[in-house]
Amino acid sequence: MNAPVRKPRSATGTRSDSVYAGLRRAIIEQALMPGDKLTEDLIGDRFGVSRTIVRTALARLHAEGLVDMQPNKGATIAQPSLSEAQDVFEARMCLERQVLVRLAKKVTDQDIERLQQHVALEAKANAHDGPASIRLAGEFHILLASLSGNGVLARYVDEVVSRCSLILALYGRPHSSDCSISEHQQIIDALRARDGQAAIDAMDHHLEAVTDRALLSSHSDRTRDIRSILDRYAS
Amino acid sequence: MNAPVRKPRSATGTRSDSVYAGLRRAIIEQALMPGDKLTEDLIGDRFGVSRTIVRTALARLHAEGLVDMQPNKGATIAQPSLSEAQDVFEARMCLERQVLVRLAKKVTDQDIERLQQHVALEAKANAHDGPASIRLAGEFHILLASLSGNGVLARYVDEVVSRCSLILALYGRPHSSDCSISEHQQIIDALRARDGQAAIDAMDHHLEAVTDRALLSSHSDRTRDIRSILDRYAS
DNA sequence: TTCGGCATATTTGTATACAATAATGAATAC
DNA sequence: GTATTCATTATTGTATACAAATATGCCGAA
Repeated sequence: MNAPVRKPRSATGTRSDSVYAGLRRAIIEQALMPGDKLTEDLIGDRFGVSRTIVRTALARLHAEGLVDMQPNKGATIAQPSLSEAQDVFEARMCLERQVLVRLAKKVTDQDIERLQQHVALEAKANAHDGPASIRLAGEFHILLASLSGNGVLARYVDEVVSRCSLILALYGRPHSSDCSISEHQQIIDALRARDGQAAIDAMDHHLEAVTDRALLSSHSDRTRDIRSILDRYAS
Repeated sequence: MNAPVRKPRSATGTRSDSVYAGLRRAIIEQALMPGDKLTEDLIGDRFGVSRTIVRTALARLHAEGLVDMQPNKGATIAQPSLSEAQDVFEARMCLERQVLVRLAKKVTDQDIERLQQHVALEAKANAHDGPASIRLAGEFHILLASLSGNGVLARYVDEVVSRCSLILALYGRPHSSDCSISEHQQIIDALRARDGQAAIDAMDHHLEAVTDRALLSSHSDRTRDIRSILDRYAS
């Protein structure tokens, strides 16, 4: 089975792209958790490609901060420290503000329609499909960034939002989305009114709330989890 | 010659890192110009590594926007369009402002000393070593970002600054640095006085000047160079 | 000549082979 | 029983082999 029908060579990196996309989605939906080992052979088997391809995908994920790599020891899902997490949130705030500065000037009715549709999707997935809910919440921000029309901003927002999923997995409540739908709605409403400042304020408020939910919720720094867990058993 | 002494396997990616760093420097110093072909075999020969390694390095440069890759046709030094160039500058402005917001709060005398030393280097290289001058001008901004203490910001600033070198190569005057030393000095002076707003203003002014020098100087959009050149000969 | 088509040579994409390193576990000494 | 050493296994890093695609150049036909 798994007939090895050689596809006629499509676009460069299409294979590694699909491995990349698959792993990325698994990370963002928190199917793969921080610290999980990513063995090249194993991934290659699952995706039906050689280690060469897997390696390319892993290198890319590493560059984006989603996986850690140690020399001769391979790749694991990244475990951002609390300090790195704060850095990510700070950069995210800075970038998303700029996105809204742009959008306030150039957003079209069609753009707003797309955003509104996306929030509808979020509402539908909410509470009944945890993983999809997490992913969609992030994708709202990615959609905003791509509508901004600045590809560089869009790429960076994409990256920091993805890393936020990881941070949430580490420090937040399990399987909770980091975004409330009503907060997304407020941003859309402000954009619809072409009130740039209100949109930025709404985003500020939203991201502060996200940061709080992610970093100040139930758990302390998970890098010490093992130690503190053992403490409980060592007495 | 070139005794193939297998080094005892140091850190992962050390080899591809050195290829990456070499190519990157060549691009930033404008030894390699936009559009130049990057043949894998050729690079591998020069650096004494296999195509596998070269490929990894090229993929990384591609992810950072320094090289373009076309399916089955390989890699070339990137030729950012005017629109991409504007996106890069906008993102850069946004990121470097945030760097200064942070630095205004936390910069130490030692940091300022390092910055001052760097500007001294720039002055020394200025006018007698074109390539180094270009590189050092960019590295001033990268140093600022790294002193900010936010690794995410630092990485993004690094990227956009590098891409600016490329943009300058395409659209600016040949081998001119995009940064004036006096403008760098003004930023340091403002930081030394712990005047955050003045530092940000100086940076705004500086980056606007850089943008002008890069995008509004002698040449128009080079992506149309061939067409317009031919126009002149086709009449 | 000049154009189109075919053969050859380059170059890329992917898989695999092999060496080096790290992880695992068993056997031995104490 | 515990710890230490060594052999075995698993996994990574790099080079190479081969297939697919593209580029190059030659030749003949108009």
